[in-house]
Amino acid sequence: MTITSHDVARLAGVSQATVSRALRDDHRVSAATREKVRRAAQALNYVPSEAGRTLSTRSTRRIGVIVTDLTNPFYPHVVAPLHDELQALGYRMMLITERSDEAVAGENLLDQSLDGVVLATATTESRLPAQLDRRGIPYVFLNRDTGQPGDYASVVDNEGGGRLVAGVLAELGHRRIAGIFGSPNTTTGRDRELGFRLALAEAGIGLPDSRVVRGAFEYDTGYEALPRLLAADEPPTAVFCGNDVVAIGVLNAAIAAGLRVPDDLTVIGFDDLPMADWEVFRLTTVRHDLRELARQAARLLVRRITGEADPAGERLILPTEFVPRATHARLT
Amino acid sequence: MTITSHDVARLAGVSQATVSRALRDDHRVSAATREKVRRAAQALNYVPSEAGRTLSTRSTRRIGVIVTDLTNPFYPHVVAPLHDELQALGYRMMLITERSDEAVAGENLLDQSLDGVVLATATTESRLPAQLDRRGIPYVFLNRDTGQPGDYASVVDNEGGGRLVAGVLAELGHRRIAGIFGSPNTTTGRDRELGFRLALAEAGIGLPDSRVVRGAFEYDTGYEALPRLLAADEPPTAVFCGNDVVAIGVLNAAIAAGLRVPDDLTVIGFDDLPMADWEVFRLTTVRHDLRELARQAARLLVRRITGEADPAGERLILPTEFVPRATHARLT
DNA sequence: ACGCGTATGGAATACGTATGCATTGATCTG
DNA sequence: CAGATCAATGCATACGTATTCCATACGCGT
Repeated sequence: MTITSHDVARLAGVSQATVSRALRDDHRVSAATREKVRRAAQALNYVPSEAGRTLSTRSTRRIGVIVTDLTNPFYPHVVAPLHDELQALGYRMMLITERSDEAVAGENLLDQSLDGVVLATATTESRLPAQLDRRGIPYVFLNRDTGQPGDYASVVDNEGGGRLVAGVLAELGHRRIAGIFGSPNTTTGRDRELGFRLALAEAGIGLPDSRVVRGAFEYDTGYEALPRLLAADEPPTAVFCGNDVVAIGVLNAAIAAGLRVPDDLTVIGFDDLPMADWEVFRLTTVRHDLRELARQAARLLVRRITGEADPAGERLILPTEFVPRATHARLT
Repeated sequence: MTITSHDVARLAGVSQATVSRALRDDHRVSAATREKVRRAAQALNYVPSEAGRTLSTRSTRRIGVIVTDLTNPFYPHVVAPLHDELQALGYRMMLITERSDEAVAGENLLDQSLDGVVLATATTESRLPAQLDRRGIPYVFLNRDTGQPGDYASVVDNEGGGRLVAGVLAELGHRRIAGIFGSPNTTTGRDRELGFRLALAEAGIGLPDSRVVRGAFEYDTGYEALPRLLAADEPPTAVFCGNDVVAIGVLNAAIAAGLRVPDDLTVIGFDDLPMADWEVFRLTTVRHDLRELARQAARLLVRRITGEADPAGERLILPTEFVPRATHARLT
């Protein structure tokens, strides 16, 4: 039923080995036979079986990408460029969501069906990296990492981004400032908070626990946090959100609460998703190059697979930039 | 380096064949040896190589999913449930974007590395189905199909949805109505337009070409179409959009144009993405069960793979429902 | 004691490709 | 012209698993 290299060999009148070599442009096959084989393969519509190739070469040209939830608008913006860059590098993408049953996910990763893995969801206590190490499967962290030396990671200068925002808010005269940060077991959550706190402290501004919320980087986190922050004795005049998705939750909650942004409340995000620039939001945020973040991760992983990467680990850090739009205002 | 069933066999003191049988719960292996093998496998951290299994069984337990662009908010909402349902059915998901170089995409699909394919981007003139047929690779259409009998497809009652909207707009008193439809070479674009037109005609309302735009189901399509529609001699009082993503583009463009929705303009979408319910939009739209759409497709594909599906094709059609929110108003 | 059926496990092989090694001509060298 | 070198190709095998076929041992009935 399915056509194999043996069928092509028979038609071309050569051995199966020669077919394999001819189609792979091995220099040890003459131009004439190469052409003959090409034509035969074409005539039969031959496509090499990837299982056979994999078994023989012990390489799958397939890379796993782990995300939490694609419906979170953040992930598509990292998965899409990742897919394209991997494609360009000659690899295919296997999408795996973290919600999957852990055992299943483990098997999926460890059965030698992947040449490498991109971890876009690492928490500082994840056991996955250790499992991958034990199996000798190369991986890189994307966006989040463990913060340990020796990591291979493509990340953002989160601390710097947090500092940027604190500086702006201080300069605008805000003093009652709130933060809706990511989970403290993610470096994105932890470092953005860290930078923000340090810079606030330098400006002499406090950040009491009553004005701090931490949660997943999801819409609902922002949407549910705002009412709670507003209910405090001294409600904030500005909120820094762990990322744009959270900020968008806050903006919608602000409408529900009858607040005007930025007159009644300043809201600032992080990531600069395309959505942030929509007229309905015009979200002031912190930009970094998401596309480049993904491409760097892809290239780093491939370098690690081919053994070209620094054995001591490599951490690629992208800079951040403040993007003023329409959700921040000077305190009057 | 990597552990194979032979290593397990050696440790357990049995043959490789017995290992394979024991781990697959073959009845021809005694409970005692099964346990012995289990323990050995556990001790060695053995995970069966999927390439070996694939080569032997000629089944990959892997399914390809073709989409155009993940950053289009529509796709994540179909890919995510698809992923979960496939996982539950024992298959893994291979994500492929259509933008990929066509040759590469073809190879990826035809190299026997996939047990089946979900086509979420079919245009009526796509050559892919024919290629898959020739190779004997099962596939189903998701959301869009070719409209031919014999298809295996999970789709929405697009014509019915279009009718629904036309009826509502007529009842609200609108007469100068515009449509921003999807590409005419997609059944989603074509059928929604068809139902809309038919029901408008029945109500005695015309739809001149000057108030019709067609384009991809993307944000920019809506964003760029609105100014053009407004520039006409008799600008519309209502716009029906091919889907929610387009409608959201229109809503943002309306803000840019200084229009108030729904006072100056009624806007209606299609799909009822979670985003449609955000306070910033409160988009009136047509709902169907996206999650069920994806799950049906997954189950149908698996049935087709296992040979349980109707050989004459199966088309599963989900009903639509009008969802009134805040972007429509009676013409005064 | 013999034959037969059954339960269990091993040996051998297939799946499709890639590749080390052997083989065959042919050309080159002195 | 003998011997060496080289290009081109075939042969054989490895990769890891599943499975078909075969061998052995045991139990039971006669």
